[in-house]
Amino acid sequence: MPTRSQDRTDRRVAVIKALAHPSRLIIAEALQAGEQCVCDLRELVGSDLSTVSKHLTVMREAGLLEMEKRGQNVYYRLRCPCLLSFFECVDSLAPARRTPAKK
Amino acid sequence: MPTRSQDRTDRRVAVIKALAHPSRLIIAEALQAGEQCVCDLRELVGSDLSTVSKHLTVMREAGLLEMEKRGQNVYYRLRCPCLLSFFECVDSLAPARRTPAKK
DNA sequence: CCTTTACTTGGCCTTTTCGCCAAGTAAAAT
DNA sequence: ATTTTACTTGGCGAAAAGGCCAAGTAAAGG
Repeated sequence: MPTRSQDRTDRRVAVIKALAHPSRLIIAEALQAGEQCVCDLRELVGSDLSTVSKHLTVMREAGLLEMEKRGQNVYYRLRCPCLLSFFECVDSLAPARRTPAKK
Repeated sequence: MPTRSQDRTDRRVAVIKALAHPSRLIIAEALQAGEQCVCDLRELVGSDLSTVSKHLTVMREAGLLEMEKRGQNVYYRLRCPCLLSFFECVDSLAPARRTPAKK
């Protein structure tokens, strides 16, 4: 049986995994500016529509996104107001002075 | 040739991927309280020492961690002061009112 | 009703990631 | 100098993720 803290860890991992792919990260960044329909996101990431749809499902099931069908389009938007500050943090690590693996 | 924004995305993805695994997330959380040596982290996550070592390498190469050898131990610590607020954000998504996949 | 549009889902193959064991290394202890 | 301790690295099989095509669905248009 999973402990409570395992549950929490697993939920956190699901959210983080949902961002841990170039196409999905690009989608998340794009949606910070507001909702978009799948076909726009497809054009943005440049993959097959089915691939984009599956990425969106992963993100939605992790809790990152909401979807809404309006007219003939499906619109996705972020449920998370806090990505920006996280990305700034991530970027601050960028020029990582890597401790070398070997000497 | 990769564009500048692809570079940035790839670096962001590397950092996020380095957190996107239960053992690595547990390690990151533990290190928020301060540095730890590999053997302590091994006990914490409960995997083989070689497995933990490889996780730490992934995190270090992403820029998340610094290592330092002192005495007979190798100590790892976070290079990132900003994980906490992100985790709070992630947790706020937890009871994700999921838009159902099917009706 | 039939067609079109805008997706989603299934299937399948390819690539990547994970985790153990075994072997290698380097510093410390004896 | 040899042994022990605390790791790191190599290798490999198993599991998970990713991506395309093809097929399915549901609402909108004609």
